[in-house]
Amino acid sequence: MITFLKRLTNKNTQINKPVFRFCTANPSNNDVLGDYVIKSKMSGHSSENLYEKYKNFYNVQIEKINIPGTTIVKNRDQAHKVVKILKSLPNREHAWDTETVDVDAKLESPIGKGKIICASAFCGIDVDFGNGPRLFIDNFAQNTDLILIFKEYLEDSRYKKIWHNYGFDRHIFYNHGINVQGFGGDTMHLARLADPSRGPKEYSLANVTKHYEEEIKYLKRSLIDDLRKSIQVNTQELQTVLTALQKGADLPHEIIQKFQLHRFNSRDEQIHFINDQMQKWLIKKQPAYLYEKYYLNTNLKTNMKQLFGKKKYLKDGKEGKTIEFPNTIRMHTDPELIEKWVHYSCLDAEITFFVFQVLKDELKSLSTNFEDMRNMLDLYNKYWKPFGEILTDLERRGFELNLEHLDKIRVQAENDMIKLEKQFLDWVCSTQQGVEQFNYSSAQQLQQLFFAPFKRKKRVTKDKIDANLDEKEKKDLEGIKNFEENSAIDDEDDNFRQESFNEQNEDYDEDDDEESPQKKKRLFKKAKPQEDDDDGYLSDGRKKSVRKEEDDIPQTKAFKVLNIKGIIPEGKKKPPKQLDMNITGLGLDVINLTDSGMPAADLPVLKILAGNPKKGNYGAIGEYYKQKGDEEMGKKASQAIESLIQLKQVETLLTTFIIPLRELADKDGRIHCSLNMNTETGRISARKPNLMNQPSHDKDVYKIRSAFQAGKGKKLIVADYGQLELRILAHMTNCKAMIDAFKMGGDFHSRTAMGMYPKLKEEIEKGELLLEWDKSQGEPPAPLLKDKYSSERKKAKMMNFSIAYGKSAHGFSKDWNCSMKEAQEALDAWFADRKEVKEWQDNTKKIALEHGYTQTMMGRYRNLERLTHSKSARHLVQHGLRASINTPIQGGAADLVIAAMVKVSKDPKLNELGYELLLQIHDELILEGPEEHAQEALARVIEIMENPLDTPLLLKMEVDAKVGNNWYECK
DNA sequence: ACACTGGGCCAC
DNA sequence: AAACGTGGCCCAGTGT
Repeated sequence: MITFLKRLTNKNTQINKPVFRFCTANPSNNDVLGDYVIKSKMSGHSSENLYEKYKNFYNVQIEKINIPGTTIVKNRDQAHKVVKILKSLPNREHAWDTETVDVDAKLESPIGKGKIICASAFCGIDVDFGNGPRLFIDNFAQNTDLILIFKEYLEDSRYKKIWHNYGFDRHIFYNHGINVQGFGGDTMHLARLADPSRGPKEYSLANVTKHYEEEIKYLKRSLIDDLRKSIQVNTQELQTVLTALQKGADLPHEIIQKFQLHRFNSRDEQIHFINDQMQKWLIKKQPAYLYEKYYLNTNLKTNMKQLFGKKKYLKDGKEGKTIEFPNTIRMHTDPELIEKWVHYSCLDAEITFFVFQVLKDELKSLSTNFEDMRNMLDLYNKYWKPFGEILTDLERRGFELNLEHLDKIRVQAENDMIKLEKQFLDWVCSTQQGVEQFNYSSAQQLQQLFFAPFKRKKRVTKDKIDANLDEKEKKDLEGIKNFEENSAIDDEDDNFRQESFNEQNEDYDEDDDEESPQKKKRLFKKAKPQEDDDDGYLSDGRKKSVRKEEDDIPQTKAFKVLNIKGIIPEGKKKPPKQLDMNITGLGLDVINLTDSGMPAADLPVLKILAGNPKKGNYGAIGEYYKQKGDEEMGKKASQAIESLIQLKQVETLLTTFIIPLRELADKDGRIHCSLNMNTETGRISARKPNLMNQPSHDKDVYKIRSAFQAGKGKKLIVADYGQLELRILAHMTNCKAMIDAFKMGGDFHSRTAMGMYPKLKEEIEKGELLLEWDKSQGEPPAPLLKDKYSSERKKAKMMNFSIAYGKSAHGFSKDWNCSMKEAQEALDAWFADRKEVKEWQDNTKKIALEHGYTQTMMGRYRNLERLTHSKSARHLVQHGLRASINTPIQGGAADLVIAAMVKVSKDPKLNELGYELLLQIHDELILEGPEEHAQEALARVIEIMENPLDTPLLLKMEVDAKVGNNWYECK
């Protein structure tokens, strides 16, 4: 428990903690900077409410600032004028963005926390808000809540607002009492739809902009040119303008517009002169002119780092690596920063506007013929756009938690840990001296204890390897590799590669047919500069490592531990904070290796070590001590490891589920996660906290799921699809055997087993074996398949689940501890009556290899070029091939559930009954609504989920749904 | 004190 | 080199 408590107080904070200054608080004073130096942690969990705190201050900088082409709303009058202009533009998209205070987006939800410090909007280069097309709205200090003047407009669905990461801004607006309506699109989602495979960090506004830089530049230029072309200027008008100018009169808008866009090429000196004069005069009048003059060629990237980042200085005066940012209040009030700040803020909205237009074109070029859709833009409008808004609804709604229950199980779990830790540590201490502070949470210490001494393979980061490659090597890697040499191991893969090689060299540039695969291939803009073999990223966005040289680990190794007893070593006066703890390894046979070549000490390994002490099986550790002639110690060790296994499980439940749930719940006890469309297959993911990986029924020993409850007087409906992905597979492959099996109903896995083993089929045909039996009809007249051949059924079930993931004979042989031949036979048996699946898989892989993409059921594309490109390393190609057959299934299921959610959320009957969606977990929907309408709503939910699409699939979608008071009950 | 990496584990 | 796909997150250890 000591180590556990120590860890709780030693959490990584990940918070930037800048010191900031605020300008004068008194409008009558001079704008002296630094009158107030406020030290603030700006932590997300800070109780300080800076927005409220400064509402009586006066930000002189906002009053002073004046930027050509940028309309800065500094007071109520200007706000009303701008609203009027916004409302005069109902037929175009309005791009919006906000900057915020009092919320740390990395750590916490913007729901109920965080305020707008300023907002910006952009509706096109031809819109003049008073001082140009860029719009910046102050909402801080003297202008606190100025944004409320825009409330009516923002809540009016006639005006379509577009965003980059809508959810965040929508929640922040809601914190001001503004419920934004008229969702016009989210460029983050558009970019994902266009190409979901660019890497986890490539969908920030800055990176999306960079990706489409050329297109955006072209678009901006052509917008200006179009305006110019539409305007003809004659000499008479020119004279009128000149005269008017000399008199200093205001000219009609139309006339001004003509002149500000016209280029007086080489008419004569006078015209040039007039034009110059006029431009000087017009500079404050014309949005597009201003836009062209000041912003057309500005840097497109909206990178915070470039604008505001400063390298932190170390104590010795050298530049450090970490980059610091001033906080938003500082940037909003500092005379040296505010211009850049306004520019940055406006650029976000502006670039969102342009990126949106470019992405619309991009999506139009990606075709599909699913349902009535023609391309990805249709798909976006029909499904992804409404779904994007639904996700923000779910985030806002949250899920009610039973906090008392969480507190109760937290105490239970902590007490269990104390007991289990003692049981384990007692044994560890009996193996050697001085290991009282052994940390069971440390994989390294466990490795050391059980397996040292051993040889490990040292990992080196990819960066370092790249740096070590000399130029020649790099060139070699970039060059075209020999096909034979680089081809895959499997014969089938060899065939694919050979074919793709041939086709790529034939007629590549000829085909202009829209539907031709060659055309499609070119639809993906090349992502990052192609690396030689790897994208270099882990699934969570972190840099990958690569194996390299070997390295020995000694039998005894030191680990640092806290000096809790305050021991003073010889020759020292003060107790050091840390001491060395030596762990001497037992030298057990290594059971499994980690990715980096270290001996693994994970659950399967520990289970092998422990055996099953309750049944008298003392596992590998028992065997180890037996050979040393100490059977008693073997028993103790086995029991200790058994405790360790439980201990680790309890620890996981406590630290990843119970404690974070409690801490992230809002003041009303509801938990709001963030739901993201950020996967390569089109599934969603959840964060802060991840509500999609809560322990399932059998692992949920503390009943964590029962803490997710319906509100007072309400019920939950939990509805999930049965074998959704297998049904999608059956549909997409048009596999007769699978479709029939699903049509017959009953236990699908038993049916699979029957198809795999002729012997079982025979018995069933003879009536000696039953596929299933309704127990209410009494005892079955013959044995059931799932009882008599449970191991066959188990195998069939495992294969059903893993084959869609692309699992190979090698994987099965490892899992089942059997020979490759046996595993291959099982695989062949599975495919025996499912030839269509095999054909489809082969064909899909072929397309992936040839053209570098795969498509989901709805026609969504996943770009696999990085993996299947001929330059890619073999293991990456194989990964790409598995992904190519998995994505249509997983992504197709995601498509279908999205369709179901869109239907559910706008269903008039469910709305009337008061039932609302709370959460989606891939194939499961959770709704909440009034108790009295539960059954009616249940039936309706099932009805919708079974028929989510306009055109039905080849087989029925089966839905299992339950009503209950909490998530645990609804199993 | 913070950022990053490796190991491990939860879900579908 | 890897052998089952898609995610998020917690902890320890180490480098800066």
